[in-house]
Amino acid sequence: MRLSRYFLPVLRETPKEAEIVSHRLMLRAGMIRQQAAGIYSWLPLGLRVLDRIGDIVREEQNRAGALEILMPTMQPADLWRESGRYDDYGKEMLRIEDRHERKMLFGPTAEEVVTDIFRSFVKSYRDLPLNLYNIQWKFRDEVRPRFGVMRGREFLMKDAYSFDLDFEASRAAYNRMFVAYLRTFDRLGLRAIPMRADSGPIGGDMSHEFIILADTGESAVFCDRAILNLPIPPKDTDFYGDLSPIVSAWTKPYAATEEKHDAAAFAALPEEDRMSARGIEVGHIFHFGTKYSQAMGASVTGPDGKDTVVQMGSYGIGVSRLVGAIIEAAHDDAGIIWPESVAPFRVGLINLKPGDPTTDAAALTLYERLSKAGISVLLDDVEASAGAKFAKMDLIGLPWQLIVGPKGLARHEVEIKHRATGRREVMTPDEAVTRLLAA
RNA sequence: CGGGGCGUAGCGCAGCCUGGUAGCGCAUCUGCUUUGGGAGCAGAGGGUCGCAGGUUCAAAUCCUGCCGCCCCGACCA
Repeated sequence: MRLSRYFLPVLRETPKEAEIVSHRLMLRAGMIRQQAAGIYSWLPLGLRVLDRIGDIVREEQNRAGALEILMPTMQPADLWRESGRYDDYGKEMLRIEDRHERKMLFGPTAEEVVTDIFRSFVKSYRDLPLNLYNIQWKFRDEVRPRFGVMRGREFLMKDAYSFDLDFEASRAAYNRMFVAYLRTFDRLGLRAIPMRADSGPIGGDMSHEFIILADTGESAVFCDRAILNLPIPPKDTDFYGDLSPIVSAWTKPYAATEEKHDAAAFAALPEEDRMSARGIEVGHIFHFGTKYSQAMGASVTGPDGKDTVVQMGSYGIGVSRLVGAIIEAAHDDAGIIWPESVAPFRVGLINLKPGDPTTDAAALTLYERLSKAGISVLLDDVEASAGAKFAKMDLIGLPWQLIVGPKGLARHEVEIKHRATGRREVMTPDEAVTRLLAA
């Protein structure tokens, strides 16, 4: 993409409404535009990141055996009356009436809809296990939206729902999502720590929040340093084998949010292993048994010929929240530092002197060579001072900067800068292409 | 939902107390000169001062009501 043909409205000054760093940087980097409290438009650069995160989430869900569907944002109130939540949910649910005066709502979650889909089509235990997910906009009319996309009212969420014949099978489904989440957050460049969460009336250890560490996180967290060094399950993990050893390894070390903190247990750890930090919740997995399947009549015929109400679980990832969370975890004074896996472009190619034929030709050649090799490149071909170009490129945080100017070219040299480390290296254009292809 | 703050050009702000022709910086546009870490000069455009009432000869400024946004707390993917 050429910057001259792109839409990247960067701000030099910080809008005053933005208090936390990710919100400031998203506004300054031209990623989002606020339309109302907790409601945002996503501009080209922001949308690219959102899509890349969604793609990684999708790949790992698929790998774990979940199947993608797409459920509506608008849902009929009748379904929610069946589950009893239409009255329970309160003012966080945005209620709407259509022209025929039918009660509708903007979905804050989709247990009712997915359960309706399930009961309409699945009648036999032979069709289990089943896990259906979608990545769809949700709306929760928060009392106090804040922190930009980290706590919006409208937000993009991946929500998966598992259906199983019995508790043991449901636990296996839970473990698949648990492992998928470890892999997903790792690929996003984040260290997410599963922390035991309130598991409601079912009991047991079947609810976890996935928390990433960031200085500006909303909640205080306490954990055993050992959890930071646990290995991430590999790509070729057998999701239909026994995953419980992995889950056990990850749930054994101490890890708790402030609400669940057990000061005595924490104090029992050796001092050097105790870690207290701030955290952001980016995922939550939950087994809730037959809460919805019972109320809404989702049952299958079991091997014994009897109707069995299915066991369910739900598994959420805050996709739009992750954009902010990743920035919270990866930035410096100059701007964002995108992990390679979600960067909107891999390389920012800076033409220091647009209009100079030699420099233009060199920049364009590099742009085409890299693009043909499958590397996404943002070519800054706009006339501006060198300092302004560097500042803008640092702000939007692309992993690599490739700097081409007349002075360097006279020596047949270009410069590569690694955004994360700040390391710069001078080399020939050919070497630069080789280096970026290998990086 | 309690407490606090803010709405003046795209962004950041001054002006308001003490009413009298709406300003500054950045950004934008034009021209020239510049060009390796947010360039310089000259010129130009851009405003229902959040909205609605009221007081007054006169309201960005004073009064009343409303709306929007932000922050702290309680609550939450």
